[in-house]
Amino acid sequence: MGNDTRNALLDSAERAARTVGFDGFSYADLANEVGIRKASIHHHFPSKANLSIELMQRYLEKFEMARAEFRTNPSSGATQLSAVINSYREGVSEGKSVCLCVSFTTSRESLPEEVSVLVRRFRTMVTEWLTAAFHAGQSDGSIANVTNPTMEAAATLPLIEGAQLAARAEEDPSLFDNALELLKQRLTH
Amino acid sequence: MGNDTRNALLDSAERAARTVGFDGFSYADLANEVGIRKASIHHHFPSKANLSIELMQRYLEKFEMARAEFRTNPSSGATQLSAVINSYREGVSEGKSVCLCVSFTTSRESLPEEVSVLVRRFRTMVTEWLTAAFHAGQSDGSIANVTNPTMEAAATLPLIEGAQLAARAEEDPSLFDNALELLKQRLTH
DNA sequence: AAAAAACTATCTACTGATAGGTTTTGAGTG
DNA sequence: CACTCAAAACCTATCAGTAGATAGTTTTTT
Repeated sequence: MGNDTRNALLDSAERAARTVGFDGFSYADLANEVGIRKASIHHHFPSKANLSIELMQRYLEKFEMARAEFRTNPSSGATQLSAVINSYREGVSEGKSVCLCVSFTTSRESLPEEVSVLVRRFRTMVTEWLTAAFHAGQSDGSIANVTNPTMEAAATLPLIEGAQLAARAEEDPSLFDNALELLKQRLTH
Repeated sequence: MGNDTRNALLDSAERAARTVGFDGFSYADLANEVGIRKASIHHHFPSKANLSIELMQRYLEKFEMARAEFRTNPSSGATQLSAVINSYREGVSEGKSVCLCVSFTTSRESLPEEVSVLVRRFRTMVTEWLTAAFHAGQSDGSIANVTNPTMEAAATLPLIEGAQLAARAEEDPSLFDNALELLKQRLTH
């Protein structure tokens, strides 16, 4: 299984990108953390641009799989909404980390166009999931006061991402929870 | 008035920080845009860390002045909330720019601690303003369905900042408006 | 033995920063 | 008003450090 090093590099790079930004770490840092020489990284990822693409691809696939699971096992709108919120909540480790999508949005200029495409696809996918969740929540009554699922979804993704940012700004995960308190109160499982 | 160059540098740096991030531009870029040599920048800002601090200080003061104006001229909760939203909306030029506060939050690791302190002060100030706005809106009836002004404020700043991020991700300012549509509908002037 | 993986050594480009010299400005003085 | 001179502003030249990347070699794996 020669993918060990490769995965270790991806893991390390993802963690770094989400805490210090994609421009905030170097191949030297990566090499130091994984335990190989920095020149060896190029064997797995010819360029850093290449690494950023594969990073975002993996991230997108992971989230798509999570959604697919909810598609096959139908659940209430509130449950689906909670699932999305929780997956973002997990990313907020000690208030240091943000979604890779957020990280790549801020440093967009120094990334290949392909990453921006993947980021947009990611956002579209999550927004669709949220729309479906609010729609379901409206029908099954598990989310209170839903009148326009599309508008709710358009507000919810920014809210969640902004909440991660807030937690990072103050280095305090509770700010994430505070930001989502109002939304969570509408959930009746 | 020898402050011309200095202000030009601050303006250029702020624009750059908000579009490509603080690590995304160099003294060379700045020099090129302002029309002096990069070594000359050090005469105004000894180090880039220094520049980041002065940038955030100016930004904070600008916002504090905007708030002070609303303190002396009391207005409805909805008007105050709109003022905050609009000031963030202005920052979204062609979906390329985010609040300096957001930019400095993401690249926090490469900035002096003093900047983080100012960012926190900024966030506290805006949150207080929002809390006051929701409180007023609850009393004067200009904002519908307010039951907990503190919780509303804790959600609103992340929502606005996340909306900027969304607009930047898709390079489309209308995403900012979409994200805030639901909130705006609650305003009755 | 061929292919994959990691290595050493080195390169070019660019970063922020410094040293030290030149020009510009502007307030004070005769 | 003209002159002086110091401070402010800007310059050229250069530095040490680090970035990502490449070439070519050795080790490990299969």
